[in-house]
Amino acid sequence: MFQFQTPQTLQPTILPALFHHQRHCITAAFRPSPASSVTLTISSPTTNKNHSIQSLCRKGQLKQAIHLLSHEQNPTQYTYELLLQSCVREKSLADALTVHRSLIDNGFDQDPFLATKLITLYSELDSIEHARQVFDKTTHRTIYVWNAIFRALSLSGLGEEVLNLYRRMNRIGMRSDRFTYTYVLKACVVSDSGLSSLWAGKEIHAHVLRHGYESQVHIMTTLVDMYAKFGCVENANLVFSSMPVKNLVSWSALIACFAKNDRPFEALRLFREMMLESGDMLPNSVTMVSVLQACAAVSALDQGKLIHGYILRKGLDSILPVMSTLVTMYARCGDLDLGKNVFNQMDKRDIVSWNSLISSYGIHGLGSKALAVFQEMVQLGISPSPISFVSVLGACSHSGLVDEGKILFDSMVTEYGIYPTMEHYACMVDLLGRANRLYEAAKIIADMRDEPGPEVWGSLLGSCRIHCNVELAERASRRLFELEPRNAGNYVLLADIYAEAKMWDEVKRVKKLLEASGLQKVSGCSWIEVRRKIYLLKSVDELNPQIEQIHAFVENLSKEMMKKGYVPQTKDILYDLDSEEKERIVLGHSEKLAVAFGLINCSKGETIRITKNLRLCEDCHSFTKFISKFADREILVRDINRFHHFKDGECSCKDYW
DNA sequence: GAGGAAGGGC
Repeated sequence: MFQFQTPQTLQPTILPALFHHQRHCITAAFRPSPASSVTLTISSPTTNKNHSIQSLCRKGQLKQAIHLLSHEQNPTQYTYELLLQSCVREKSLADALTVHRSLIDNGFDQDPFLATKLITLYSELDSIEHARQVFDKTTHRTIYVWNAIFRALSLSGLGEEVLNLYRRMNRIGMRSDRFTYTYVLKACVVSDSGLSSLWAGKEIHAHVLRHGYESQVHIMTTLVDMYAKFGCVENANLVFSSMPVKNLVSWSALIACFAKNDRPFEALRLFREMMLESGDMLPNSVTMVSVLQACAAVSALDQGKLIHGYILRKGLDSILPVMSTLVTMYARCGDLDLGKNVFNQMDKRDIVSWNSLISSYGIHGLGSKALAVFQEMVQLGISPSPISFVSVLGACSHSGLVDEGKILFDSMVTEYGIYPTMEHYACMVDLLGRANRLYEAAKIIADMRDEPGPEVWGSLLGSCRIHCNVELAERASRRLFELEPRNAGNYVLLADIYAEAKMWDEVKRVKKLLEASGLQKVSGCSWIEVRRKIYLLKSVDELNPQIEQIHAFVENLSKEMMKKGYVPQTKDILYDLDSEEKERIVLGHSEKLAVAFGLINCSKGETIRITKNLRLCEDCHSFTKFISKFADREILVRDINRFHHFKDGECSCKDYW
C-alpha cells in the first residue's frame, strides 16, 4: 500500500489519467484526513484477497465474501461492485448494510459509480430510506446517480418527490439523458397528485421533443403508457402514430391502453392491424393478456378461443398472467366450464389464478362454489390477498349469502391481518343492501374509520334503487353529488328511485340538475356475437337497417307472450306517462332487441349470449325469463355486474340481482 | 463502467 500527501488542488477527475493502470482503485479514493489535508489512499494492484472475495461473490458465497472483506485492507471498487450485486441476489439488507459500512470506511463513500449501485440495491431491497441517504450524501452526482434515485423513488410510488428532484436537477443545469425521461415519465404515473402530474408529464413530453428524442422507442413507448394511465387515449394514440420506429412493446402499450380505457373494440382492431401490418412482429404473452381482456370486455367468445389456440401453439400456456386472464376471459364470455378447465389444467397457480376462479363463480351467481374454492385455497396454505376478499365477498353478495359474507369480512382482520379497504366496505354495503338490510349497510358506513368514498355511497344508492328507499337514497346521493359531481349515473339512480315512488316533482328536479350539469346519461346498449362477428343493438339506431324489423319482431313476440301471461313491468320509467306509453318504451330496450336478433340469427339449440352495458331492468328480466320458456331457448345475459342464465322460464339469479 | 418501455384477479 502506498500512502502520500497530495496537493489540495489535485482534482479527482485527473487522477485516472495519472494512475491509468489502477483506475478501479482510485476514482473515489479521497478521504479527508483528520489534519484536514487530503490523504489519498491507493491500494496496491488488486490483491489476492480481492480476487478471493470476487470469486466468492461469483460463486454466490456472500457470507464468506463478507467475512474475507473484513480482513482486506484495500478492497477495490470492483470488489464492492460484485459484493453489492451479491446482496441484490441474496436479497439481504443486513449484508448490504455491512458492505456499505465497509465501503465508507475504505473511502468509497463519494464514488458516484458505487453510489448508483447502492441506490439501486437499496431500492430492490425496498429500503427507500437508505437509498435516499446515499443520494443525499453523494456530492458529485453524475446523471447515473440522478437516474438511479429517480428510478428508486418511482418504484416506491414517490412520484411527487421525483418530479421535485427533477426540477431541482434542471435548475442546477444537469442535462437529462434518454434514461432520465423514462424514469420521470413513470414518476408522473405513480404520483398521486392527479391532474398536476399529467401536466408535469406533458411538460416532460415537450422536453423530449425539444431535445430530439422522438425516435427513441423506449421514451416514446413510456409516453404512450403515461397518457394511457391518465386515460388520455387520444394523446396516447397521437404519440404512437408519430413514432418513426415502433416495436412489439409500443404496439402492446397502445393495445393495453385501449383495453384498459373501455375501448375494447379498438384494442381488437389494433391487434388485427398489428398482425397484418407487421408480419415479423409476433405477439407475446403481454400482448395476449390485453387482447384477452378486450375479448372478455365484449364477450367475444369465439375470438377468445382463437387466441387461446394461438397461446397453445406458441407455448405461452405456462405463463401465469396469460392463464389467469384466460380463466377470466372464458368466465366473462359466459363459458364458466371452459374457464374451470383452464384453471384445472394449470400446473402451477398463484393467488391471482385462484382469485380469477373465485370471481368467475361469483359473477355467475354461484356463491357457494366461490366460497368452497376460497376454502380449498386456504386449506392448501395459500394466503388470501385483499382481492381474494373482494372476489369472495362479491360472490356472496350476488348470491345473497349475507351471513357467510359477514363472517368472512370479520375474519379478514382477525385471521388474516388484512385491513378492509374502501372496496371491501363497498362489498359489504352491497351485500347487506341487496339483501334489503339497508340500515345495517348504513351502519357499516357510519362505523368506518376512514372517510367513506364514492364507491361505498354508490353501493348504498344502488341498493336503495333495488328496494326503493327514498330516505337513504337522498342521504347517499347528497354525498355522491359532492364526491363525484361528474358521474351522471348517480343522478339517474336517484331519479329512478323517485320515479318508482311516483314523486314526479322530485324526478323533474333531478333531471333538471342533470341537464344543468351538462352530463350525458349513459344510454343502454346490448351486443351479441354471431359467427365471430359482434352486433351492437341500441333502442334508437338510424345506422342499423334491420332495426325496424327487429322492433316489430319484439312487439309481436310481446303480444303473443302477453296472451300467455307476461305482464310488462314499467315502474322504472322516468316519465309520468300512461301505461301503454310506458310499455312501448320498455319494449324498445336494447336487450330485448338483442334477444330478438339472437332468435332470428342463431341456430336452433344454440345458447343466445348477450352482453349489456347497464344493469338488467326489471322488465327485460321478466321478458327474457318468459321467452326462454316460450321459445324454448337458453339465453345467457351478462349485465354490468353479473350473469343471468335464463332457462325454462327461470333465471339463475333466482330474481336476486 | 452502469440504468429504461407494455401485461394477470375486483
